[in-house]
Amino acid sequence: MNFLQQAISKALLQLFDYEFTDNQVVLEQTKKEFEGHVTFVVFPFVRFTKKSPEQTATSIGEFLKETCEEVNDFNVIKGFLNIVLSDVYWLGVFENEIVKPNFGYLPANREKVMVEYSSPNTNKPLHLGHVRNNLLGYAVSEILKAAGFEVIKANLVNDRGIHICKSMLAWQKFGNGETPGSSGLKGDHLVGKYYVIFDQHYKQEIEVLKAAGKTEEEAKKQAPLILQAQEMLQKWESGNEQVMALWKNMNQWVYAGFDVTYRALGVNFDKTYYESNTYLLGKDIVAEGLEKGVFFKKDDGSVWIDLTADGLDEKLVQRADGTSVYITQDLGTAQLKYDEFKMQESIYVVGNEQDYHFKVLFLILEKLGKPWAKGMYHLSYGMVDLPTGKMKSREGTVVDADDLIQEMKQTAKEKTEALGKVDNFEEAEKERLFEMIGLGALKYFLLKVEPKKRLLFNPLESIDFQGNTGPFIQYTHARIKSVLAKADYSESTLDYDQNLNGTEVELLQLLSKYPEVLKISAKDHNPADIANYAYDLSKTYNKFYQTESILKVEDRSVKTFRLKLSKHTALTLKKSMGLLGIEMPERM
RNA sequence: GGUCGCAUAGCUCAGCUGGAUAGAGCAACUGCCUUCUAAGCAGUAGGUCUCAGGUUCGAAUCCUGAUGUGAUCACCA
Repeated sequence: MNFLQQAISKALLQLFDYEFTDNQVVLEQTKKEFEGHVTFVVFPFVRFTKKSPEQTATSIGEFLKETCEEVNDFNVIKGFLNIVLSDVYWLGVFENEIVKPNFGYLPANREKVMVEYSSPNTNKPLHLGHVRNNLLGYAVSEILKAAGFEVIKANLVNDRGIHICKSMLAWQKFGNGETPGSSGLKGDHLVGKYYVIFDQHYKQEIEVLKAAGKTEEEAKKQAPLILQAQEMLQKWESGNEQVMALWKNMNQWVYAGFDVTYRALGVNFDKTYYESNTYLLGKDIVAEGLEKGVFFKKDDGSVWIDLTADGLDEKLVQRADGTSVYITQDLGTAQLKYDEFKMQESIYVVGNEQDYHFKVLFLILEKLGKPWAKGMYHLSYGMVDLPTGKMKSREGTVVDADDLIQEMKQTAKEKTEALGKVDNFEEAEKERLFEMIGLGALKYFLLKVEPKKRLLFNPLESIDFQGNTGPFIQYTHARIKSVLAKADYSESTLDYDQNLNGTEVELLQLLSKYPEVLKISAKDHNPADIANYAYDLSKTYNKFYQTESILKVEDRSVKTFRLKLSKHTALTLKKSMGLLGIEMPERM
């Protein structure tokens, strides 16, 4: 559309003697109910043209029609100049842009970005909230890659701390040597089981102490189990061999379990950090901050930063005993990541409950004068809620990731079989298909919504497979593939001299918009843009499919064109959904 | 209470840096499979874009305030 912007600013200059830069000329897509493809709104310009909106629009329209061969016609409604582009123009866009192999990949921009996501705790299995996190992180990474960035996917595993010791202690006391091998339980679920067992026994102990006259608060602090867990944490920190061995062992179970879930979700990482290696980092930064006068020391020896001038609070960065807190560790890890990769941007995919934390973290880095601090970005996403409210592991109201994935596949199987779609499929292809559809439905469901919005998931209603859903888009793809297979179509050049009809142009225009959508999606870190685009494209294609014949068209050149149009619609659908980690079946 | 989000059809969501009569899906109702896959298409019905002010030729969109709702304000992570 660049040529149009240029032509319009030229028109404004020649007709009204007023100079605009090209990017002041904003074009938008003409609404469906009006004739035309592109609309130029002249209202903002009438105070310079000194003509009525209608006159201004009309004379620009005439100018364009005369000077641009791409412009076929125009019409004016109030201050709206609707421009009709020629079929030759649209076919040119098709042959010169859409059909090219690199269509949908923006040129490399030499910028490096790290996306940290997933970042699980090793004391319990992944749930639906983690699923949203993982899918977002993966999708954003893939989108950035397609948009020309070099991307490092990073995972920071929270593998140490009191919560890990709780699982360890409970297993030691009540586990009777249970292993994933002996019980058949998936490793992360097994460890999670003992985390729950810890909590149950701990609660009992609290009740006993309360009955003996302690207050709730005293009881929580004095219960034998919590004391033992704390003791275990100290042993861990001092490198006690037995504790270390237990810790390594149980973490291995968890990692094996996570791997299964990650593989099922189709996510992966280029770099994994472990907090057991990074939790001591940040002490240098504390020293640096003290030296620079950014931090200050209180009488008890604790170190703080005063952020009240920025509308925040005073924040502790190091305890009086010299140990780190969460944010100290994050400061150190941020430095470590930068030293290692020297990236321009560092994205943290973390829930919005930590908005304040990241605001503080980034502000501190800025105050410390880290030049890379401006590249820090918290991709904050809303919680996934159930109709009953928040998911709570202790109350057993979490939607487990592995269960959910299984259920999605099962639902896909039932729906597909009910439709009689797979009667002639091989067993293995069937299984693959159910997996694609089930996960496609789940992923699309979670990604089509803007990240910052909270999400409602009702376990009693299965995720839809019709309408604005993953399976709908997958179906459209399979449908196209079926037509192409029947036609035995392979890529061919066009010798097209017929008039394009409305739906065909609509499709071409939508296809041509894909790189722009990708760009915006990357800039906003918003996979929902891609999801909604893929839906739009599917919907438009289905309309085309329903109204126009493809295989039965007499005219050879028309048939070839429609096949080619179909093929590149399928390719664009596959590309865009691929960015969301959603696979597209050849048939379904 | 302070700070930060969110509020659009019965439900779930779109609505690009302000532009024409606010769009989809689900649910409801009507049509369309002897024709390329009906997980589809076409149509009907459903809205004071939470409310009140302001900026503007023009506001769902920007600003202020109110209401509702959620998160956060730990020497937890």
